[in-house]
Amino acid sequence: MDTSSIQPLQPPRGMNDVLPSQVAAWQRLESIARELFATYGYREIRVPIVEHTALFKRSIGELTDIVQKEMFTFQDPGGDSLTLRPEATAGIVRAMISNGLLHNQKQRVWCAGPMFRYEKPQRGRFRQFHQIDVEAFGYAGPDIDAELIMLSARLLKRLGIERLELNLNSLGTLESRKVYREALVRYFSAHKSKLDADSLRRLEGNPLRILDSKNPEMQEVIAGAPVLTEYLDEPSRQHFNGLLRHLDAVGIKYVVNPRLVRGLDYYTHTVFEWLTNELGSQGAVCSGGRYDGLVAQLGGKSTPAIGWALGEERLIELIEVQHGAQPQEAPDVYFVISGTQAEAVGLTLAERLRDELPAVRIETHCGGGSFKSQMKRADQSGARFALVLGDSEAERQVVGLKSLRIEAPQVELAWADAAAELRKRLTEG
RNA sequence: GUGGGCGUAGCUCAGCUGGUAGAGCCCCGGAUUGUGAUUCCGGCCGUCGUGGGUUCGAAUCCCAUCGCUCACCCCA
Repeated sequence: MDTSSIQPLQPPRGMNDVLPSQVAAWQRLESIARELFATYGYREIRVPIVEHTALFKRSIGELTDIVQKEMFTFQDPGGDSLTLRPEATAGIVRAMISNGLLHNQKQRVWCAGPMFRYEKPQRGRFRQFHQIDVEAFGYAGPDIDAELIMLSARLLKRLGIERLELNLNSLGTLESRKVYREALVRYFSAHKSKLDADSLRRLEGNPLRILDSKNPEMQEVIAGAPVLTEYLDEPSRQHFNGLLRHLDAVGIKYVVNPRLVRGLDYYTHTVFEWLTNELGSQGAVCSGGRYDGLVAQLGGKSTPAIGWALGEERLIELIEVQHGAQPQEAPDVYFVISGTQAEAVGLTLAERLRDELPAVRIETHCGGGSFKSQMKRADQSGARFALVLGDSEAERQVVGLKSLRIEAPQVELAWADAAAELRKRLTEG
């Protein structure tokens, strides 16, 4: 049924507007990230928001929750099945292969933008959400694992985020993981009577996730299950220990969590998550891992790779929880224009000032109104100064300059002198 | 997909056992005949989420439905 006629106009469920009052926090996050990535030698890549459905099925895994029930999939007018990207890695890997960027080359890239998953929205979980994503291709050793984690740690620190816990684990090679998975299925199948409904379902698709269960009645069976660490081969162990040594050396604290498995099939070796307990139930703020098999699996030349993604909405909310809201950007000058003669020349004067002061933020009052209401607006804008143009000033070709943040007498300036005086006062701090 | 809580003005909310909708904030104007505090006065603002039922009468009771939200699940 069409409910649009009886419901107020709303965005699609789980998709949010970022309002002018919130945008400062987004810009701060994105600009800090962009500057930091450049200092580590990572370059931006931009890829489509839509890809062929098969790309996500083959990379994320047919049996994962994301592919089975969370994708926005549709047919284009030509009959192709396309999907709104539920995560960034698949598209970036595809772009690497499509453009031949991995041919005897290493790549360090980052990407930011919206992702889409058809989930039931709740705190920290939306149908359209935004990630900042970092990937490195062609590096096999644990040094790049360490670099990527150091990069994430520095970014989180620079954003002012506190009290995060870094969880780490190694899944080993695809082969060792496969052997372990079979052992788990054997174990849990032998204890089927003790499994709850969720775990029985996972037994078919993703038995590793049974280890994650929060059901208290499950803890006993889980405690007796085989441990992944015991199935790691020697090279996997060495890789993981190498990573830990690098992290120890720079003093990054971590917790090795053998239960950390991640929900995407392509991960191998290192996986990690930065966790908070200050956002309700969606505690993962940044997470990622190595995916050495994915490039080859998608048809590229076999290339080791690793990456992580952080959730912008979650990070912004966490910053707000810990430090309060980001103040909005204020103009430098609020230009009060009152009276018919003033209105006739006000915009022209403002344009002249902008010619001479290209970096100064001048907000002109449009739409008339009393001096009182315009001054009130000037105050609320957060501007340091008000320029005051009434009919009497317009007649004499002068403009009033009033300091709004400190006690100081209002002065009158000839139009020709206004820009120079403003420049002087604004640089005085 | 499952469960809990909640839908009244742009925002935050009041409205008891049914009697026909209110406050504060915001915004505009005035007191202050051209200047951002406070105070005071006035003004603006409502399909009481939607549909149906009970009733002389429903924001209030009943049913359905939609939406929001939190948790499970999943994950950034």
